[in-house]
Order: sequence, then structure tokens, then C-alpha cells
Amino acid sequence: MDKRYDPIEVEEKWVDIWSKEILTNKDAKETFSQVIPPPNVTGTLHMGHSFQYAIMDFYTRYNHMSGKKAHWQVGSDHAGIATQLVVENNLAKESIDRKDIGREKFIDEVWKWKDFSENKIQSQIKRLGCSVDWNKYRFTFDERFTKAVNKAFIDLYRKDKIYRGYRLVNWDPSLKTAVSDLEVVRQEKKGLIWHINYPIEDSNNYITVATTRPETLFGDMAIAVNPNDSRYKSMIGKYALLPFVNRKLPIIGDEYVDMDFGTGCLKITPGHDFNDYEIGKKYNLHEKDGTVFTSKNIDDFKPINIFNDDAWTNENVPEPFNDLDRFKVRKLAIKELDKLKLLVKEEEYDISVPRGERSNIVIEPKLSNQWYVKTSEMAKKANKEVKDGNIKFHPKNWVKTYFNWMDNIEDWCISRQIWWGHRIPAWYDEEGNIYVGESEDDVRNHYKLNDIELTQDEDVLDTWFSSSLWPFGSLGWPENTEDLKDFFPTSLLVTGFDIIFFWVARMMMMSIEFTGKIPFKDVYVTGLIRDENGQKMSKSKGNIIDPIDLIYGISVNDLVKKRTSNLMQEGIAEKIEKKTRKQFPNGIESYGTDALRMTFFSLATHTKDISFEFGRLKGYRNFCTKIWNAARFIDGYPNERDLFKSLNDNDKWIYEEFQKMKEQINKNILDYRLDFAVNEIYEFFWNKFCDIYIEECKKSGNTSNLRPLLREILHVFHPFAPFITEEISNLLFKERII
RNA sequence: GGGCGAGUAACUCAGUUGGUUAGAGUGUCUGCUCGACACGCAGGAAGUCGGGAGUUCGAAUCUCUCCUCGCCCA
Repeated sequence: MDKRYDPIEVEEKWVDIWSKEILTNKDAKETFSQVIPPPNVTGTLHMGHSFQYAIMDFYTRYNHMSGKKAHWQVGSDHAGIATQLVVENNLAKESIDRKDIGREKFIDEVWKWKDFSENKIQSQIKRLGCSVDWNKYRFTFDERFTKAVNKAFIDLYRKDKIYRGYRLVNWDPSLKTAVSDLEVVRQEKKGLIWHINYPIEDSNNYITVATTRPETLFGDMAIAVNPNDSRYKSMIGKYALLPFVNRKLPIIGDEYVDMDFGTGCLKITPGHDFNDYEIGKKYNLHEKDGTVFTSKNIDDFKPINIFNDDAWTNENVPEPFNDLDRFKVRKLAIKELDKLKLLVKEEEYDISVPRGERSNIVIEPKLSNQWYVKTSEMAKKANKEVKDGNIKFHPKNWVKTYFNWMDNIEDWCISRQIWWGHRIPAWYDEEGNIYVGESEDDVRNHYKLNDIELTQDEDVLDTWFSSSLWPFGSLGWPENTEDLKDFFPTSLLVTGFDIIFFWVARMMMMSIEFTGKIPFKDVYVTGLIRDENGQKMSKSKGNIIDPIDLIYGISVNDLVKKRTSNLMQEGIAEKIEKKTRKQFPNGIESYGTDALRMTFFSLATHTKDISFEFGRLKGYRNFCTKIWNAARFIDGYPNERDLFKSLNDNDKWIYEEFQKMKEQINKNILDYRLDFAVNEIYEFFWNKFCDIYIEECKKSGNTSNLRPLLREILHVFHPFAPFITEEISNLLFKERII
């Protein structure tokens, strides 16, 4: 054995062996199963992935070693918008626009990228030593999974749980697609609020509204005041005249209006604001010959839309305000209102701006036709499983977050106006009638259509729609496969708190809907890995650490190169370089995978933010070396016995300590406290086994139990540090642990 | 506005449900090239447990309140 443990060579050897093997206890009655949260094929894996995979691999190996039939389902996600954006950016570098090459060619490009990224991801997963069965690898956009997605959509549609509706959605004007409310991030900032006078018809009076979005006035359809507001009570029923347009807007009284907000008068723009939409719907506002009317008939409701797809004003806006970007319209409208003496004042105001999480552009509420999933009934069923304790969150506090969202859930907009994704299996005839089915032929058969012309919906499904089917879809659903019978419902889901709504809740709803079963019993919610100062790791901050660089090490020059290439913002490269050289003057040393794993376990405390710490990593690398050296020392003694047998007080003491440690970590493992467990093994091995037991053995010369005890220890330690334990077992005992 | 979380040694964090002198890793200080291991060994220093009040024989832990920071939802 070498004097110092060199993890790289050893690990590469076992990676090669494990990636070709399948863990299996064929005849076991008990099973353990989990599905990987499929990583996006947008590039490579980061620290967060490695962290979660270490935990998942731990539980797979642990349960396998406990004699269960263990299965960890592996795969990846096509990640609609995210992947499309990556490919679009790559093409942009060659000055190619996706519209120039067309949908089909573009999709070919995305598939090429997918293969590239998938390859990288797979080799990374292998390098971490993950015990998955590669023969069962699935992709959310492969042929079989697409069948599952189509079936899910069609079934939901035929059960009247999916519908197509024309209403307000969050519209991303740069991506030109609808996004769900979860994909919108709010940015708080200082902005302005304007007070604008609208003339009252047949009088010299004005009514003053306060708005943060004056550019939308061209879509105004009413003014609302609180009926209890003595200032405006008398105006209810009269009409205000919309500046520049002279549209007659009814002044309506509704208790929804907050008397203390702004001027107490609200302009109602149903086509461009979610709250106004609800009011517009309540009064069924519609315009006829320049006057807006209210009605009792919901079919009358017709919001006015003033923007086109890229949020430029359309033909519903008069000259000179039309055909302009929304922010230019704002400026111009304010200027012209001022000229007309209708602008009362402008004051500072805290506003929250909605931005697209991918594009970072300001989101515009926009009227459009989209597909929706009815969620309220499904949510209730999912909630019942949580309340009944059939699905448990760890740490259990996350239940509150879960219910907070689920109790206020809205219908889920699942259509996206992009190209990369599952095409919606719906066809339209010339009159716009909807036919849903597996294929055009299937649709014609099912609806008994003659040879009328049909065109398929251009849109694709939200990525999360397919991901929500992952726990059963990846195991073979809708076919009743052996895997589905053996491993569904799964035992455990390990995932981050950031996707409880996006993913966890939706898997629960869909799984109950389609299989009648819960998707998993335990949800282990992990924190998010941040840098040593608690900062989120991001390319623009230049503080990203690649887990592979912790395993192999990296020179400072290569690290700088990595952190400063492909930056979106200009001018920050220098700052990042300076910071990186200061923090890592000698680059990053090689620590090996076992040390990284144990570091992750020790960091897996029950908090949301996990600062990744090099001190910890160093400590666990030292621990690996300690294990190696202890084994090297023990290797110097002949094999006197195979099984541990207490011969003296020292033996008795260590074996009791060993049993106590095992009991303790088994409890910790069941409680999902790997941080406690890894502390226990560290403490036991270093402070008790090495510092006391081995030293006593040296003194007394009673060394016959060293080998058998080490052998037992290696088995207990294996799920924590699979590589080094397997290597030592192989060297000293000529046997495989797993 | 509603909800959640954090504040413990220089740094990063535990503290397993109220019970001895509050722990770990890293860093730091002193001494060790003695036969597994300097990624080591032996020893040491280091904390008003965010502030205040309360409950209790006993509080980092429970209650109230205030301060600071972070996240999620509207």
C-alpha cells in the first residue's frame, strides 16, 4: 500500500467497474426505490447535483447492503425553454437566428446539443460513483416517455381536466411565450406613480386616477371607486373620457377598491392587469362605438388588447402612440398628458417588477389562448395524503411551505410558444374546433371525421408537465412493467426546496390522478449549496466551483479561465480573476470523491442555505488518509482469525463502542440526519479505534482482532466512502463489499 | 401585507426535543522528523449562545418583546 492514499487512480478503477454493474438482491422481498430528479440537458452538473446524488447514492447502497432490492432510476430532462435558450445562444454566436433555419432544422440542432450535454452529464454521474442501472436510463423526451406524456394529456382532456382558454397569462415578450406564475420572479425597486386626470363627461370636472403603468391607459375600460367613499359616491354611474382616445369609461362602484391607495380611483385595464381582469370579468366590460358597457352576460366580456407579441403597441392604440415599445409609449404618454394639463403629479413609489426567470425581461400580462390543467381537485387529493401522513417531508417544516402554496393553487398554464418540447396533441379544423388525440389518424378515427383539413397546435407543453409524470413514467407507465410493479410508489425523493411547487407538488397530483398511488413516501428536502460566504453560486458572480475540480484539483490559471469564459456581462472578468487568485493563490488541491461525499453529508444539516466550506473538505480528506494509514498498519499483521472475538478489556470496550456507533448511525440514517451519522463514524474511527484501541493493541501485542474488526468497520463505512472502503477490502481481504 | 428561516469560538457549522465544566472541522499557539499516518502525534488558547424580560431547582434550548439579515408568497 502507498504511504499516502491517492484517491484518483483508485476511484477511476471502481468507477469503471461500478458503471458496468447492476446492484441487485434478486429474491429480496423488501424493496427500496427512488428516482433521480432528472438534470437538465443544458450543460454540466454543478455542486447542488453532486450533493443530492451523494445522498441518493448513500441510501441506495445502504438499502442494498441491508438486503433490500434497491433501485435508483436515472435519467435526464429535456428542459424546454432552458435548453432552447442555450442552443439559440450558441447559434447566435454564428449569427444564426432560429427563425431563419426553421423549426425542423432548429430541433435537429437541439438534439445534437442534447447528445453532447447528456454525454457529459452521464460521465459526471458515473465519476461520482452513483450506483444506478444504466440500462434503464430514460430521457423525458425519448419515444416512450413522449407516449406517456401524450397519454396523460389526452386522458386529462377527455376527463375534462384540461381545457383551452382565452385569458390573461404571464407573457415573456423576448421569448414570445407564455410562462407560468412560478417562472416569474418579482423584483422590488423604486419607481414612480403618476396621478392622471380623466375628464368627466358633460362637466368641467375630472376624476384623478393613480397608476404605475400609464402606458396601459389605452386599454382602459372603466374607472372604479369604493361605493363607501364619500368623495366619489356621486360619480358612480357617470362616464369618464379616456385621454387621447375619448373612449367613454363607466365609473363603477366596487368595494374591492382600497380607498387609501393612491387617489382612491382605480383605472380598470382588463387586458393588461390580473386584478383588473377579474373586475372586468365581474362587470363583463365590453366596448361598442366608443363607449364601454357593463353587462350580466359573461359572453359579453371583451378586454381590449393594446400590445402585440413583442409588447409593442398595436392598432388599438391611436397615432402617435402606436407601433412603439411599451416603455417609449409610457414616456410619450406622460409628455402628452402633461401638455394637455392632465398630469397632476408624479411621485416616487416602491414597485415590484415581474421578470422572466430565464430571459430576465419585464413580463407583460397578455391575453392569449392557452392550455390549462384544472388543479383544485387534484391538489385536494394530494393534500389529503400529506395530512394522513402517507407522504412525509423531512425536515417536516417544509409541509408548511407546501400547504401555503397548495391551498392557494391556481390552474396551471401548460402551453408554451417555443419549439423544443412535446408538441401538444391537439388538432384544429378550419372553424377552430378542437380534436385531441395521439396522432392525426387517431384523431380522425376517434372523432369520426371525414377528410376535412386539420392542423396541429403549434405549441409545446411546459417541461414541468412531463416532469410531473417522471416517478411512474420513468418506470414504464402507461405499460404495467415489472419495474413499475416492483418499485412504484418509490420510497424516497431527494430534492431541493426550490422546486417543491414546480415539481414535488405536481408529481403528487399527477401520480394520484393516473396511478391512484402516491409517487413517494418520504421527501428529503435538501438545502441549496452556496459558496463559503453564503453567496449563491453563479457564473456572473464568478464563484462557481465545479465538483470535478474538487475531486481532481485544478490550477489557479485553469480555474480563472473557467470562471471568466463565456460571461454574459462585459467587464466583470477582471474582478472575477482578482477575486479567484486571492482566494485560491495555489489553485484547488485534489481531494477525491470520498472526501467530497463525506463533506456533503456533514453539510446536510436541516437548514436552507449550505455554505460549502474548504476546511470541512480538508478535514474529510485527512480522514480518508487516516483510514488508509490505519489499514496500512493493520495490513502489516498476519490474518490470525476471521471473526472478531473479545480476548481482553480493550477488545470488549472497542466492540461495545462499535455496536453503539452502529446503532446510533442507523437511527440517524432513518431520521435523514447524515450529518450526525458522518460525525459518528469520524469520531469512532479516529478518536476511539485509532487513538485508543490500536495504540493499546500495539502496547499489549494482542493484535489478532485488528483485521476482523477493520473488516466490519469497512462494511459500515461503505455507503459513506464507497471507494476507499472497497479498495481496502479488496487489498486486505480480497473481497468485494458491494 | 402574509408565511418561513437564521443570528453559538477567528471562519463554517452542530447542539438529536430543558439536565454536569456549550461541541466539531478548519485556522491559531507550544512541543514533537519515536516504526501506520506531519493530510500526523501530544498539549493549549479561544464563546455575555443577537439584546432585554419572563417561566423553571435548572434555559443556547420554552414564552414574550426588540434588533439585524435572508428567502418564499401577495
